[in-house]
Amino acid sequence: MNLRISTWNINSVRLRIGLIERFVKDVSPDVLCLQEIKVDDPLFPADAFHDMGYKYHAVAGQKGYHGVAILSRIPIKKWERKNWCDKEEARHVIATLDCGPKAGIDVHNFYIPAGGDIPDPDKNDKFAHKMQFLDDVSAWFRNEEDPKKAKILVGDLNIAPSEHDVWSHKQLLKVVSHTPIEVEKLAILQDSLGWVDAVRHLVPEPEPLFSWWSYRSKDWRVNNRGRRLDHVWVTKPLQKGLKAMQIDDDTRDWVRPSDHAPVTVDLDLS
DNA sequence: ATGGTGGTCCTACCA
Repeated sequence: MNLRISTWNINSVRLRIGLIERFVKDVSPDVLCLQEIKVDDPLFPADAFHDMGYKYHAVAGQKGYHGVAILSRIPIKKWERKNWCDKEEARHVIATLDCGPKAGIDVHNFYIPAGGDIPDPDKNDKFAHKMQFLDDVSAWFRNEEDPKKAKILVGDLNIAPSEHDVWSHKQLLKVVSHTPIEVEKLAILQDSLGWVDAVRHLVPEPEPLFSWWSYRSKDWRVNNRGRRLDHVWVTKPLQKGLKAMQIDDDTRDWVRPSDHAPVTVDLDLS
């Protein structure tokens, strides 16, 4: 059995439901993970997703800000929303898919805090929050979760780890999303369960890969000042099944686009 | 060095 999973920071699910329909028509993922849905649970457009074939969903919504959702054509056995850093922010939802091994596959969908502008936790509460979030999630995976189980972690992690994940390593070293301390914290998170970066496993460096281009940059395709902020990771039991990945950056040129492009990975579960 | 754009929801705040 093949599993196609996509992750997309959609920046308002209600405003861009038409773009999602177009993407689903083209790519047809079995599981679609969204971030920044910017809507509370009662107003989530579940019917539209049902019409696209996603009969199962796990939604952690919030009014106006954040919000993550997992839409699935594969039955969801159970799901859960998790809050971090003693905040009620909707940044993490977990769904267990009824496929693959007997216990199923856990999908973790994250929207990690962006972290504000100044990369100093003493001067910037938002950056301190980002650091704490990464520490707490890393400790939780390390202490509570089993690296031998089949798991997928996706989302807008708001960190571009390598020099080939940004348009200019040198010019972004002091820019939040690519600072050494963030890259180190992301490495610790990756180490917590021995996560494999599925996208880089399939398309190794030095190939540049970006999934986000600022709304503020004109001629984004010409200047190509992108960053790879959106990620798909898998635990070791799923590594051998990694088949293909794609970043659909054509979506960045659609009318009223998200500033992020969807990242899709194909996994062979047989 | 600065400001550039876009979302929510109506006034700033967030990215």
